[in-house]
Amino acid sequence: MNNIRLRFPPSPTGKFHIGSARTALFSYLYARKMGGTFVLRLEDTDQSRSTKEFEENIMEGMEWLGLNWDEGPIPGTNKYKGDFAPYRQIERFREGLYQPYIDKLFKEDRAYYCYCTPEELEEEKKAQAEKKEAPKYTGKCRECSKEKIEQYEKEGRSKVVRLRLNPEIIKYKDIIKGDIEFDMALYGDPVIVRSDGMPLYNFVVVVDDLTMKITHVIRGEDHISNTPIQIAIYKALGAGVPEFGHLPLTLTPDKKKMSKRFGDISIDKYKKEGYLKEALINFAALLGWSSGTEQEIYSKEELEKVFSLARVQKSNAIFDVERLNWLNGVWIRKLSLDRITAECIPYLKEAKLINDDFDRIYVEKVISLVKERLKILSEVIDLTAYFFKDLVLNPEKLVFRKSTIETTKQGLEDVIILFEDTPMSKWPLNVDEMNNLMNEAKNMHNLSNGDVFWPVRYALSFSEASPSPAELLTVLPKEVSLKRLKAALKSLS
RNA sequence: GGCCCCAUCGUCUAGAGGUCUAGGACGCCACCCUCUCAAGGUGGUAACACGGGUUCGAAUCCCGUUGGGGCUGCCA
Repeated sequence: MNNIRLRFPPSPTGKFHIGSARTALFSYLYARKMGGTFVLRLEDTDQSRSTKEFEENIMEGMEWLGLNWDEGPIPGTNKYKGDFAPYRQIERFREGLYQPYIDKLFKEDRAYYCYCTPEELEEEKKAQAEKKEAPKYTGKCRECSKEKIEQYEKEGRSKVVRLRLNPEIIKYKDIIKGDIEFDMALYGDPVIVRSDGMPLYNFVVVVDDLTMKITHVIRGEDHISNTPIQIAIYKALGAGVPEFGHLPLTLTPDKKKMSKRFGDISIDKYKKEGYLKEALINFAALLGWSSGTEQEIYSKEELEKVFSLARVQKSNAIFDVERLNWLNGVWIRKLSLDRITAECIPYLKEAKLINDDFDRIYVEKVISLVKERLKILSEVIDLTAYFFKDLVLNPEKLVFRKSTIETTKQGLEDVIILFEDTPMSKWPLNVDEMNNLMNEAKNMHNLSNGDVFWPVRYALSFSEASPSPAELLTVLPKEVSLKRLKAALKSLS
């Protein structure tokens, strides 16, 4: 490993969703591509919104997707791996890791206490709005006299720490967006420590990235306007800045930032519905990145080799579930029968189609018939229920649209005769032999395909859309097939 | 409102001045295959936001307009 270091710093205030997964993925891929280190850091300074449940949800989601971090929390423990532990900001705060940096800012007069009350600030803002000015903190407490401070302290006023911003132009070269510059005169001095003593995001993120030796900050473009403040803090601390790269956002279909509606698109929800991690990774990678070739299907391993930030799109991308569905189907078809069977079993169990002592061989045969018809794993329930139990037979549907009741009955009768004549020892025949047998039945009374194949298929599957009758016959036990065919025949008289 | 980012088919995108009567993929439609569905095959639908420049030549460069998004918190 070289000294290239990237981090993914979620705040555990919501579930892991597609948007944050993509951000994590891009950092992860870049780290892997460059042979660097990928760090997971939990940004939990907002204790009122952070929860253990969300932490677990995020880490489980990342592990499931295979976004393995080299440094960070070890799930299910309070331990960490990596040389810069702890990797939870609340613990870093408790260990006093941020204080020296705050002290340094005070010492160099880059920080000061602000005693303004929320009401005062609100009033200030209102006045600015009336004058059509940009709302920002005016810097009232910047040059507070000793007497004033003493008075405030006597009053027992609470205070925050603000960073003294220089009225300068701050520019940086974004890896993805290019040159960006800000007029800091337009910003008010930001709060870096809350009145309860807890340092705030813009400050801790800088200290952590600095102390964790992060070299590349890859994050969503919703952080672009935070970047100049953070650069100001780096400079005030006398530190060099890392490279910044701001990813275009993943927008919901109504074009809103995803994190504002994460509940709809959380990773665990997609997992539960039956999306494969391969499909989710492939999908997320293609949201804002392309290889420049016409290849669309990528495994994570391939992406680790070909990913580059230079080919990341500048504009926002809208989440399109149709495309995800297609990719999921592609991956279901691409992956091994064994793997897909394993993925399907929980759904079959939940639907009570199988229990704990199910026949794995049989289930695998069943899955083999529906594998290429599956787009989402949960569909396996409806697609295969008739392999495990009888469903409702609708006699009208037994008759093909070009057939009659008479020819349909004849077809079923002839098929039953031929099946019964086939010795159990030869059953099941293979697909070709099954087809031959049904063709033979068809020829007995000069029937058409629809007189034989359709009713057999419907009788066996109780469905108008299913695998071919020959395939069904090779998988269903002979006695079940015969029973269903006879029941179908009977329903027509 | 202010600041910032962005702008190719409905969606994801290729395109880094001439190879663009703009390519691929998803979706949709049609046809083929066919007892059905799916898969597969073939074909089709559909875009350079607008206006000025620069240039012999612009989807590509510049400016403006419009549109979209983000930020504007003692959230991250």
